[in-house]
Amino acid sequence: MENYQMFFPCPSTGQSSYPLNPYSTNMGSFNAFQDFQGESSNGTTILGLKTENHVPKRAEVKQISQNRSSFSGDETDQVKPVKKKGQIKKIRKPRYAFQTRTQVDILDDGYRWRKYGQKAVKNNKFPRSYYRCTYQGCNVKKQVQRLTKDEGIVLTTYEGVHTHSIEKQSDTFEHILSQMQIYTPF
DNA sequence: CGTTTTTGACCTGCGC
DNA sequence: GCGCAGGTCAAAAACG
Repeated sequence: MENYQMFFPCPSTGQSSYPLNPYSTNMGSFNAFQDFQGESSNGTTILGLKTENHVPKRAEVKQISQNRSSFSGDETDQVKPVKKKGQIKKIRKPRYAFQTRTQVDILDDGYRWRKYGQKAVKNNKFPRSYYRCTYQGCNVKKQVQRLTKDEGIVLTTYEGVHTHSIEKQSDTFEHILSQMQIYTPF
């Protein structure tokens, strides 16, 4: 169960019920998933999310504090295989994915992000971009990718929880509208 | 000139 | 062990 519920305004009904999710602005129409690693809803994996243990890289042995906002929830949902003796338990932060129908690639969720990578994804003509929250000490990451299947959809995956509040307050109605793509069935 | 983006190299896990 | 795919690093370039 997610101790991390997200509520969003329904673009069609207008029913807004999206109080405390950090991703409250600029939502087009979308769906949210929780850590749908490797889930294939259509034959191909949307995102090949893997579970892994972050290990310090390269010459730099950086101290990576264990910390991380660990969810008092479960990481169980994802370390599916195993549970054997002597296993190194893989700690994996839950990831949350959004499907947003928008023309805009860069969705402004109120946080400041620094791009740290971009990768071509297999079976996808659009690259996936990797961002990290620039707030000091906040290690939230997100990746953004446009679906080949439907170019109108942008898939955003968040990992981690912000340890701070939104610093940018640009939530004027016009601003939100400008980024929102209202979807009509015809 | 400080900050962010770009981009190729590097690392790691996984399947064969 | 090897190759592939995904994820990250970091130096250089671009940007404001």
